[in-house]
Amino acid sequence: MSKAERTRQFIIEQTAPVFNKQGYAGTSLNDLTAATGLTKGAIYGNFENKEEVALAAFDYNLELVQQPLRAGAASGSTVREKLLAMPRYYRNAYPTLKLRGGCPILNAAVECDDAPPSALLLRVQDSFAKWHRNLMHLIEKGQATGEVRSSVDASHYANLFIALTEGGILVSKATGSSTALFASLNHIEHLIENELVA
Amino acid sequence: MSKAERTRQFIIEQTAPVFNKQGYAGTSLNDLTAATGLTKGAIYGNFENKEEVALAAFDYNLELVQQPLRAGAASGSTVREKLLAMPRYYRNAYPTLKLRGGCPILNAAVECDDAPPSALLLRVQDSFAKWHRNLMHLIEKGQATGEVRSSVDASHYANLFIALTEGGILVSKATGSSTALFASLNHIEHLIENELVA
DNA sequence: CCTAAATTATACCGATTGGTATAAAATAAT
DNA sequence: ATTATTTTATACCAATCGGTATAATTTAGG
Repeated sequence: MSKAERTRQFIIEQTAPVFNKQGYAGTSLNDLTAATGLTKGAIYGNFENKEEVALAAFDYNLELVQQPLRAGAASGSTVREKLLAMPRYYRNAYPTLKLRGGCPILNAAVECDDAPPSALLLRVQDSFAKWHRNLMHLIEKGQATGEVRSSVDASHYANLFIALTEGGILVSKATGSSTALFASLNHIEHLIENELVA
Repeated sequence: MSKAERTRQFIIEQTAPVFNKQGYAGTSLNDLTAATGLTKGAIYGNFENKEEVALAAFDYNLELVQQPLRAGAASGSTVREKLLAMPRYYRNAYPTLKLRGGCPILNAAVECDDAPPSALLLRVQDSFAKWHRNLMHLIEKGQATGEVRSSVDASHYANLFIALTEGGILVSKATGSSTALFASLNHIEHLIENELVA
């Protein structure tokens, strides 16, 4: 790992929470030098421009959320357990997630959903699409094994789980109370136990 | 209504959608002059600074959403009808809401929930608190009249309705498809009909 | 250790930011 | 219609924006 590669990674890790809190357009080069202790020269020696740092920071922020989510789903043996891993993760990780500025998809979505199509918007759309697909396939897998009722609309429940999670994070971040998020997570678990599993 | 009062209102109406789409910090004075066709002199003759325009624009954007919501709730005679007015409004109004940049509370919340406390954050918190209180009181009123089961947790369902609505708007705006929002709205109606009303 | 190459720091660029002082113009009361 | 007042346009300000050229420094291979 060359010096530049280490510096590049260092810049990403140090600036990622700043981008997530202040927004990608709202974070200035001064913020980047302040967060890293480096100068513009060091940053522009490792990145083409500010947008490239922003995109790398988004990818990093996203991975920080998705990696434990994947691990949680993988740890479960039944579809029920794999589904329940998601609300459980958000319940446990919320304090940490909050410190890092909240859900990176949510933040980036609001920032670029009314702007001309951008690389960031593509990442947001891709993230939502994959999240939805993963949940849907998991539910359908449960239906194939008989663990989940065949009558349920997998896509519909995937949409509900995502909206409840993001809406809960939004309200909890803004109000300063985890109550709203926990209500959503409780309801997701309720739906899994009482409407999905046979 | 003096000339200045008319100009002030004109500035608010013309800039409100711009603020809602680009963000309150992300909207420049150039954007304001472009949206109004006026000059800086006219704007600063009617507002103290950019923040005062932004706050007035937020209030305006908020009223544009809340007024038809209040009207919808008032038009219903039963609590069930009053509750159902909310998802019905969002279903009908979404195309228009989308053109104006989406939910102003959602947008403002994401912009200022990681920044130092501001007048905008106070408005966001106040908006969520009032929304939650209105829904809760409506449900409790239904319980008092026997229209809603006394066993339900009014605050819990208020949280769910808000999270589902905001989460649905977020995903639909970002993906460009109303499917996610409509799934949330359908579920809200399902909860009202099957879990709230006796 | 020495040196060539890669990396980082410094100084600067034009453009844009929010804001202001003042001049021009439009309004409104007499 | 005249005039005092209010309202709007113009020209400018310092500060900051993203970005770059180049110099200083550090890294790494021989």
